[in-house]
Amino acid sequence: MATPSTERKSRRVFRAIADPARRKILDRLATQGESPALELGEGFRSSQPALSKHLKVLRDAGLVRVRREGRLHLYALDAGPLREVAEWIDLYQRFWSGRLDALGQYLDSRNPDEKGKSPKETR
Amino acid sequence: MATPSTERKSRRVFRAIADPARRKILDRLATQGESPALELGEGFRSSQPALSKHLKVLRDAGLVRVRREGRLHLYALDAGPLREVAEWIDLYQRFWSGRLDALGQYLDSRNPDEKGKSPKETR
DNA sequence: AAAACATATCACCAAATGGTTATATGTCAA
DNA sequence: TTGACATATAACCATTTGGTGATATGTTTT
Repeated sequence: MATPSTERKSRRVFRAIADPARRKILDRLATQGESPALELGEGFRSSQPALSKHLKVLRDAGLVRVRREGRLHLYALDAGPLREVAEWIDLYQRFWSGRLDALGQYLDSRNPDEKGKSPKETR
Repeated sequence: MATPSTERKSRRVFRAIADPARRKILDRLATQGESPALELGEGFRSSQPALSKHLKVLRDAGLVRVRREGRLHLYALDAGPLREVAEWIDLYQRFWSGRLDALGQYLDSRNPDEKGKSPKETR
């Protein structure tokens, strides 16, 4: 169970990877390694400030780190925070190896009397 | 490499799981199985229409399916679409077992002449 | 020093997001 | 039927998001 502060950071990570442009940036960093900012924007049709903002989101989520070398800002992947996402997803792995597990569990965990009827008290 | 149509669906999935309330709904479905809509909203402080909207997002992402039984709409998890997310994340697993791989790859894949200098042509 | 380059940030805008209060629809209970 | 219940949808609103052009900052080149 993640601590509350981890919770907050975790949110930023989920938000960060929700955008395709940012996923593309991460993918690029993963395959080609440390790269200057401008190079990371080549994939998608967008202005330099837009790219810069995406990079900020990724920075705030802890998914990338920067190192300055002359006038270049070299970005590198920090996949660490993705681990939490991976762990969350892992909880669902069992569902796509046998989808009917969900039903089995349902029948197990729910009181049979309630099953087809109205919940005794919803509030 | 996902087909373009898969791509579009994939976006909806990433967006859907970006919201903590929706993740909570999925978690609830995973642990307690098929449940009526109202029950899924118990976790978070929010109105019924808000819940209904979240459920719609999840439906559109293909992450849940509904079955009507009397006046109840019974929601069940469909974790299938999460698989794509899991596969995407898997590409990053190697980075958190040995974080320096990224640097090694960088030195490999980039032209050494370019390394510390300005990229010959960014555009 | 001046010009070019790489990047971030500012000010602004349109669209999307998430929430709210009605309200509509369908089902069960009296 | 009439009323309560479960859910969705409509209409609306505030906030967030992602994009843009302008500009500031720092670095390298000339």
